[in-house]
Amino acid sequence: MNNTSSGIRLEPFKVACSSCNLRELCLPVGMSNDQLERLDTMVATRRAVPRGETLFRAGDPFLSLYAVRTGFFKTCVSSEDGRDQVTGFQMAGELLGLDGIGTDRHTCDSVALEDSQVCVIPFQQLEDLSREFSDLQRQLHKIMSREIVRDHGVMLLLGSMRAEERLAAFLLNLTQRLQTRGFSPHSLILRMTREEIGSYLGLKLETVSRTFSKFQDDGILEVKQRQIRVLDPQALQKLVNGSSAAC
Amino acid sequence: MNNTSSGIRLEPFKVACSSCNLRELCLPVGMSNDQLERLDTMVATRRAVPRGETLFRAGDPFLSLYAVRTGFFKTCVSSEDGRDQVTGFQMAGELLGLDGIGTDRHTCDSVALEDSQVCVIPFQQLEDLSREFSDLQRQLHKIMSREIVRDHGVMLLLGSMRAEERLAAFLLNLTQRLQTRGFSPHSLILRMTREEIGSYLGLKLETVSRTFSKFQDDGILEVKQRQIRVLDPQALQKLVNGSSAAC
DNA sequence: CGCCAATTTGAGGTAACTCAACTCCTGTGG
DNA sequence: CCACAGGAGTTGAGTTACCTCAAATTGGCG
Repeated sequence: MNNTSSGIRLEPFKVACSSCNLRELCLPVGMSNDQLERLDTMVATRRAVPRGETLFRAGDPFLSLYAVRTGFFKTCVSSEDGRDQVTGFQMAGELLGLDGIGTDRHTCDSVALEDSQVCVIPFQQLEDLSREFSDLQRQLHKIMSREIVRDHGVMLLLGSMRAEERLAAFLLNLTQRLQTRGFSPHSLILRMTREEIGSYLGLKLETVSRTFSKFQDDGILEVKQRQIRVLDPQALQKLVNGSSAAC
Repeated sequence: MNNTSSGIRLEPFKVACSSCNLRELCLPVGMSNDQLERLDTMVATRRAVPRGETLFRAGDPFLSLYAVRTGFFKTCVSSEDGRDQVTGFQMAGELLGLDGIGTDRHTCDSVALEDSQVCVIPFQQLEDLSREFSDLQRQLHKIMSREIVRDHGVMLLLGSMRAEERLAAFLLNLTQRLQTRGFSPHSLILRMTREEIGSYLGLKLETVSRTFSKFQDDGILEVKQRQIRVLDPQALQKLVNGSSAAC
């Protein structure tokens, strides 16, 4: 990332959905060349977000969605008394900011967990364009719907799973998404702390750490700090599906 | 399905968003008369769902959204091993079925908790119409975004609140929504069992029952089975905001 | 009127939490 | 190059909020 003193650099001229290697994961899924060209004029800017910085905060006016181009984000909501909850982790090709549409203000914080870049998608223009192109309209609806379905999955996890099951589900989800992006599903580097994992999974960081250790003792994982090697994916899968299914 | 003996009756001729008393809560928020007339042609049928019956099930093909006209629903997802999780309760004016857009199949079950009626909104037509009317498009997007934000709130609840806080948040949410619909916020009848409340809140039914009893002992509620009277709404509010804020 | 599901309540168990000490990395400056 | 600081992670010991199992009670509905 062309790092000057501030590390921030915009490259509005080089943004192009039509030539983006993420286009089959991102908003432009299934668009024709015509449509891609129109998308290119709309998605005109990119924004760099250094590790630890926020892309937006709860309360900020909502103007744009953001597509992760490189890097890794978390989103968190917080209650009045300062408790906060990580609601998701986002990687390349995933959209940020959907929470802001309903009230014209963002309702959560989005924080880069490593130096990252996002494509800025002005929402008004996206709505205008999606009234022209039903494919784009449909894709936007699908993305929002899938976010709802994902959230329901997290509710199931938080509402009814034990610590080991939660961590197993989390790891499987991560490896699957990495695999979709061409990475090995057997080896990954966690971009988040134990505390952030714990917040997402409704556990304390010590419990996350202990569970990692247990998985290592059981020969399911090899854990070296944030470097994880998955030795027995099926064991993880079995944990998620519930051991009752093994009978 | 003109069911005489069971008391079920469809009235396709009388369905009309333009004359519906829920139009300020439901999809047509802020539409002009012109637009309402077009909506009327799209939302052409109503469907009755007797208590205990499903409106749709996970796996069913997704064709329509549904607006609750009368009655009360729950939605639940289930994992392979049979665990299930109530993901929400829906009352008049709220939309059901958004989960189905992403995969063209529903991903949860929707069950009527009392005899109910819904308006059927064919989704293809809704998309077509919302390409014509940006107000309708915007409203649909707002509804989906708010569902995402609501889900994040539930995650916060499940991930970081104690039993009393969860139940307090649940009751406040219910009374607020009832108040929006013109009911007293101090008195309500629960349409769901303790077990369903527990599933939604990530608690066992016994814990829900005990927490109700505790609230009654503390003078916060009067509990007679499913008839609840809220004696001290501020006490509930204080629980939700965290007692730390009281310092 | 009696049945059955829903709810309440009690007693004991346990998964996860809290608190605390220690270790391991990473980065920084002498 | 090494010393050191500080954040992140691990591990142990004791506690607790919620769960599990069980029994008693209530209330709605045929």
